[in-house]
Amino acid sequence: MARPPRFRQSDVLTRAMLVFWQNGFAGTSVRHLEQATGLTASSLYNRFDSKEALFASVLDHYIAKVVQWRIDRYLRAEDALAGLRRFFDSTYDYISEQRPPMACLLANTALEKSATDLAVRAQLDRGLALLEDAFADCLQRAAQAGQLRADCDCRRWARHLLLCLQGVLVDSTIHPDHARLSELVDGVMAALPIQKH
Amino acid sequence: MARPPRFRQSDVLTRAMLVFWQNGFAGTSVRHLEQATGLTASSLYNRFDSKEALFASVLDHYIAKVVQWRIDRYLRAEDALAGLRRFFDSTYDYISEQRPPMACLLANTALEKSATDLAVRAQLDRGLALLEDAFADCLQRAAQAGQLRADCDCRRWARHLLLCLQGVLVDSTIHPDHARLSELVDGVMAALPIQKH
DNA sequence: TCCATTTTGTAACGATTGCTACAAAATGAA
DNA sequence: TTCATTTTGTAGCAATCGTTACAAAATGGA
Repeated sequence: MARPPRFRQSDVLTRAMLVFWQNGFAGTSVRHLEQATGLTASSLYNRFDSKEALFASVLDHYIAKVVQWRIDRYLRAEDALAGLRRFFDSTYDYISEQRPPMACLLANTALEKSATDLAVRAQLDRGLALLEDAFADCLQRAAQAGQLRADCDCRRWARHLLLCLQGVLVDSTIHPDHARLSELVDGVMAALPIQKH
Repeated sequence: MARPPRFRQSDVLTRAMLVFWQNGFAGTSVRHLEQATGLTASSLYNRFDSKEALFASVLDHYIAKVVQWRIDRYLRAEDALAGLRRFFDSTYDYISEQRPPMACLLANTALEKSATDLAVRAQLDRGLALLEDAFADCLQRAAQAGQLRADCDCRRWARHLLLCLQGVLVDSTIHPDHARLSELVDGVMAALPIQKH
């Protein structure tokens, strides 16, 4: 019926995602996206309407792939608290001394773009709600397993953890140091209403 | 001896600061800076060598004025914990529903630029160290006043508070809601090792 | 007054920005 | 084969980017 595209949409989004993730929206040029995706500008504009629209698709892609993958990988572990701890520790994989730190596309976008762009803010809200729910589930399971106090308000602590996560991302970008991160996460975990035995 | 400048350097830095604060480094053009400062590009380039150098001066200005002012205003109060609480609450003045949210120039810059630019990262480090020390002093006074447990590790809790502050800034940018912020700060304060009576 | 010095305004530089017009290429249906 | 349809590559659009050359303007010292 029509000429087939040379690339899968998912691959294009992944490659564009990495560029936006490292350089931000304003810091990323269409030329840069061409190089990263291997597509020409005309192909990009054929599939996505604008740089802005591509970014919106990239944000959805990030939530569906990166955020959801990290939730499934860490926050569904049998030992809920251990999984939570590993979730926080694993942020170092994204913010290491080697690569340019890629804290989190949601947090980056929040501080760069959400001020004016309400559609973007709604997307970020959705991504963070996913995380908040996963945290709440995780804490609920920890409470039922006797790791946390039974009267623990999981929803409020989930929001607190979300806050701490975003703080960890900013702090670790300035101090990409594994030992420092580990100590910070110690503090976050210690603040939880642990059940004393 | 020479023609006098029409503007005070401090005023120029303050006006440029507001622009960078709202739009980020990449999102701010020299034309935009001309309009905000009332200077022409030639005057700006006469005093500062480049957009990058101007931004570096703006970062120092932000630390000296905004950060230091907030420390002096809130973290030196007689009732240390109450001052700390008001410090966190006051972040809402910068992230309200009315204006475009201006979370914090340090946090914004961390996620936008510190990845590659090591000189900028050093400046941010200095700014955050100022805050961390102020938090530590504040907690120390709270401990001596019997508000916190005597064995409280003030330095580590100061780092934790710094983390929470950065988290509050990101979260409140996405959710510029006073009630939500207030609840989050409740959580942050409740996590501190309060002295039970 | 003339000079040395710095700031200012005008005008523009080459490069890059996001984006698009247009035709060739590649498919399945007829 | 012919056609309708979509993707691709080439080339380039107007606008804006950070930056600069240059001369006029404004001062204090000589």
